[in-house]
Amino acid sequence: MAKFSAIKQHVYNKIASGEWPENHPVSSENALALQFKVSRMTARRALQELANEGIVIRTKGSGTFVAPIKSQTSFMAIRNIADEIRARQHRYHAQVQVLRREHASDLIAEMLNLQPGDTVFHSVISHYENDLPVQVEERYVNPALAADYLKQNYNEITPHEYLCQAQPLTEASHEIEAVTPSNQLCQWLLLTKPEPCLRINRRTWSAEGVVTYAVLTHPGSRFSLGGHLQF
Amino acid sequence: MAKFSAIKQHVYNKIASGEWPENHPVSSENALALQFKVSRMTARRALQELANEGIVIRTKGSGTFVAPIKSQTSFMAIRNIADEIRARQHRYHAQVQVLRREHASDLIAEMLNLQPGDTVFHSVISHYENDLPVQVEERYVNPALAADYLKQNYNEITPHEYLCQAQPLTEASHEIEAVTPSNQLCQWLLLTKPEPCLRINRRTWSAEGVVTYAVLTHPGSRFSLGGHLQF
DNA sequence: TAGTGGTCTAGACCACTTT
DNA sequence: AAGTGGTCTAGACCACTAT
Repeated sequence: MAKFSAIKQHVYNKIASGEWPENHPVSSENALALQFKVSRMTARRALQELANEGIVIRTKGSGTFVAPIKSQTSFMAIRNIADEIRARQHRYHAQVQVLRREHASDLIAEMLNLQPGDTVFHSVISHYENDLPVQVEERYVNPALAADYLKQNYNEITPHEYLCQAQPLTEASHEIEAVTPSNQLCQWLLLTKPEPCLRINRRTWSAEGVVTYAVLTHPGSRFSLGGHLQF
Repeated sequence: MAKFSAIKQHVYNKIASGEWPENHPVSSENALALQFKVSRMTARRALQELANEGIVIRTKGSGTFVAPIKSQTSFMAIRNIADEIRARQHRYHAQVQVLRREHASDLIAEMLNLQPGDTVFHSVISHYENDLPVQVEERYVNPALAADYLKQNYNEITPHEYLCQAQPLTEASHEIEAVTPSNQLCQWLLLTKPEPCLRINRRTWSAEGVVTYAVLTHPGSRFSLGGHLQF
């Protein structure tokens, strides 16, 4: 692993574990350079990337600090809901609702570049923040590119994490919309009445083709997606 | 201006002018370093930031290339709804619902870094794609930073376009959520029944402070937000 | 083999904030 | 005055791509 990556991981762990709460000072560039025996430029790169991701905030002359939770919800949520929840210092757990082989519908076949009726892997997992589901992840996977997908224990690793290591992911496209959840989704989300939900439809590629199509549904009352742009 | 910024601007101008179309090779790090008489690390930083912004794509061993347009479109919709609609070759028009001076509520004052009761400019504009509204733009503006805001004709220029030229915008933060629209919003959106709506809350800064706070509401049935990520 | 981007070093000067 | 982040230099070695 690259040195700057190791430093990022170190800082990230401090935050995720709760040892460094919101607004807590992060070791300075010089301190990290000493500690990890690297040049200041390398330590700097680690902090700079964390700042770009919205994990920390840097102020000239003052220092680097753990970002307020509201600023941290950038694209991490799109990438890894479990880390996102843990970084907020909340309890995370998953509940596997569906995990099986299926035959591809027309829509799924098109999304995965397969033929209708071809075998696909299908999972549905509820992701809990404390004791409420904040996301239902419906996922379809191309079996050719992740043969062991059904054998994983998704209480310990998220599908996204597994797929990242099974197939180096190169790009993703996503579409964000507002929808009314189906009755089935209301059950999985523990919603007694339907409420507007934020939905992210995402297709993810590796060098060998479409790996997975995911439909992520979040209750509007429990979730928002933040971001930051510099012009 | 910092040297790496000047190089970014140079590359950006080549692309915006059309001189370097999609997939056209961008000068290499070494070439830019020579041309601008800077070290390779500085030229590298310029290209790296352009890559982070999705403007160019870099491939190890091969080179740097102008990104395909699809990768650049992600945040266009957030920036300028009129251009987005016209790019789809649909008819666009705006309807101004509200355009006046008001006293800031507690929330608006906080968002604009003003005191409650201070004067703010307030506009509400419906944006039509063909003959249906796809966005209601509720916007609050800091009068100190855009004194002529109320004098513009928003059938000919969007508030965002006007603000861009009145104050160079430097950054924006936004939050995306799913909501149930109020009765007033249903009227503005020509919705007979409430339906889930996608909402974008955005604060925009210039060098002099918060310029504007905007609440953009889109009917779920008529709008989705697309994006593209490269890992 | 030559060129490219990815990583890294060991310095330097500056503007800024805190004490 | 001391510490911080922001910028920059002039090298270096590596893995990868194209020829």
